[in-house]
Amino acid sequence: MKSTKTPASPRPGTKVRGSRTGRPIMALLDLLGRRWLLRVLWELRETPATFRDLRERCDGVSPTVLSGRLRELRDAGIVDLDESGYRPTPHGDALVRALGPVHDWAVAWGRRVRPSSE
Amino acid sequence: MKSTKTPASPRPGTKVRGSRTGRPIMALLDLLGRRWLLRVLWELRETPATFRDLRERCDGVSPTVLSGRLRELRDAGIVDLDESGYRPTPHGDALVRALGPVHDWAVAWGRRVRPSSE
DNA sequence: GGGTGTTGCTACGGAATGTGTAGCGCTACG
DNA sequence: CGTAGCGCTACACATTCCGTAGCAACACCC
Repeated sequence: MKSTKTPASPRPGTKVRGSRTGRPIMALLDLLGRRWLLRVLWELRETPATFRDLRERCDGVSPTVLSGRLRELRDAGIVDLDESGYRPTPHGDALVRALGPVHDWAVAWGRRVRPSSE
Repeated sequence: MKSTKTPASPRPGTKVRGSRTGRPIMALLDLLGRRWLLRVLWELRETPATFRDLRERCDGVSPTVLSGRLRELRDAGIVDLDESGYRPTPHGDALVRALGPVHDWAVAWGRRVRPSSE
């Protein structure tokens, strides 16, 4: 019970960390709350990327974690791997678009805290 | 240097975990990627809650983590504590609303994976 | 047969973070 | 006084993450 640990990707209907209701939002909140996952998804929002490319985009995240997060994202049907590299699936693309308002909020947040940053 | 550790809440313009650009979206992605944080924010979306109440809503999250997350959320100006308990600030409320499309996506996700869940 | 370069991805040890139980100091009510 | 609520912390243990190194497979070129 060390290397081949089952990553236990949260999915709707399964018992996720911190919730046994199986409600989809809980599974998603658990999934998105894992370190680097939102960042990885964000970096894939426009162009596909290879594993190493993605690592650089994410400021050198360790391959251990990146590998785990990509597996979770693939298990959830959010990203996929083809010849062009990792890229969001159509469903994943919808999720990225759903994050648009969150990005807008972040920009407004930046303006409040430190005017004139992007 | 053990108990009074500075939690280092990510803020726009400051160097956050995994990014030195200081772009607001990076700070937010770091903040939201911390365990339980999204869940805590979600549980506060409608009604305020006391510390212990919030702990139960979050399936008994440990007070250590809840305390840390609430501090980060307060430092970020997202939640506040008054006589009625913890509640989102107006800015925090805007963030919660920005998460609306994400919730919708989660519901659709649940329908795909396991039809007839919420 | 080299070499040199990609690719995705794993092993390992140490550091950081999260978990769970107990309990503090405080305020109120009776 | 006792009891109950509050926010929150201490402490020891478990899990997760990080950073470096490196593997196996594939390609290209000589």
